[in-house]
Amino acid sequence: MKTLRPAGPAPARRPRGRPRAFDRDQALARAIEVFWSKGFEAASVADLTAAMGINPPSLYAAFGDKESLFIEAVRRYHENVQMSCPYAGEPTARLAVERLLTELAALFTDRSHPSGCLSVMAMVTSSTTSPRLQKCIAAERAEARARLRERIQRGVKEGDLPRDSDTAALTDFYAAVISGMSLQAREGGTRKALLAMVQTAMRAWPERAKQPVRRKAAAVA
Amino acid sequence: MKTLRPAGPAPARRPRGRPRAFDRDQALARAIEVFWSKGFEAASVADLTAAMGINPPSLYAAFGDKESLFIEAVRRYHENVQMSCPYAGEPTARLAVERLLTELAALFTDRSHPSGCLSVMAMVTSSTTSPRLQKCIAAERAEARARLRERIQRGVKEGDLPRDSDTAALTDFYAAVISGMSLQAREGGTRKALLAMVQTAMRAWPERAKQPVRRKAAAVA
DNA sequence: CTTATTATGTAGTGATTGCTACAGAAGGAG
DNA sequence: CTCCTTCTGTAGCAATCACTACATAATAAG
Repeated sequence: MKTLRPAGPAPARRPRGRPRAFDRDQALARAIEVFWSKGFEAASVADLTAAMGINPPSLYAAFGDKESLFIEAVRRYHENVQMSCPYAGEPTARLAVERLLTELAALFTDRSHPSGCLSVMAMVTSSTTSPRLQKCIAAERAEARARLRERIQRGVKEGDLPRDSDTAALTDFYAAVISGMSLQAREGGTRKALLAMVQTAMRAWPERAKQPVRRKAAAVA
Repeated sequence: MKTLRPAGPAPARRPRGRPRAFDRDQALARAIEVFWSKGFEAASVADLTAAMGINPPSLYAAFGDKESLFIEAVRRYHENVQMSCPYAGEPTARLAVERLLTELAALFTDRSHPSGCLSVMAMVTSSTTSPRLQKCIAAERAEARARLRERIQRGVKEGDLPRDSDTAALTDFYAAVISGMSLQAREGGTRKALLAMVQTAMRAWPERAKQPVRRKAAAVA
């Protein structure tokens, strides 16, 4: 048998017209950097085309419009972060959260790209624009938050958190810490300072009773 | 003796020309609301003049330019928040921080004005603009943060925190929680959710040994 | 009154915004 | 080669941006 076509996503046949002269993924990566450092509104199409090395018509042909490009950028940013930090695999919920926060502290202060978190920038700078953009960003962030909450809930099931833990409140709290770290990084906070904040935040983790409750009473008696 | 001029701030003599037809403080209050909801860049001069009920020349005559107006708005916002929440007067550092966070949770979700924190909006939306604006906002926020840290340090001196507490890390942490609460509020978080976050955050407060250290050893022995 | 000074409303300024019309270039199909 | 399709660069669209020139109105001083 020869060259059986894989069942994969794309037949990937060459289209008919003139081929694109730039790498779409690479251009998107450049756009991510611009949005990451400036947010949505402050990043002009001129900024974007300059960074991407293309002209406006190429941008609009490949990505639709500025809003769609932004949404795609945020989406891929989330994917990238998720791929590079599979915190759910940690053995306990506490270790998972601590790892997530620790890796984000490193990401937010990595000098090879803009500081802080693109998702946070997106949330703030899209809160004044079209409802569509607002909803897309909110949905993207809600999904990331849901993943975090699921990991915490799994921790409750597996017994590394007290059974009556308020997982929603815990999720809200650590999500807020993440947002706070992002802003701190943008204000010039160092990686060391962010890592210290992670340790402080982990002190809020619910105490697992050292012994089961029923034996505690017996010990006192 | 008659009409001895007080040594106070302003002689307040009527100026020579045509009097201003609008209330400057009230106009500034309206500008604060616009910036609060849109940030710096997304708030256009047209938005501002419409909300303030004046025409552009009046705005520029009274406030200089958009940047100066923004700085004055953020400054007064900080003053207002500081006045309405004198948390430093609480008896312990822990109560002071808890009160600050609690009142901010209420402020950020108050429906009589835009949600979240103007200072946080200012920080994010000015990070892409002129260095002057950036520095002014950063200085304003640094001052607020310094006040928080001083209250915590006072707590260490007065013995309601362990003597070796890392006050800088604590300040960073609670400042980040505040920023995170602001973003959460803008994402639609309820007051209840924010108050729950405050309680969670307070669990990270350093444990004060119930008994002095020297007696603890004796008790164990 | 006249004069000086300041504020106001109208109506713009040039620059920048997101976006696109258009002509030509670069490929596949026949 | 000729068609057809798609992409690229130039050049420019209407709308909006922050900001202001200018004539007039309103006050105090003389």
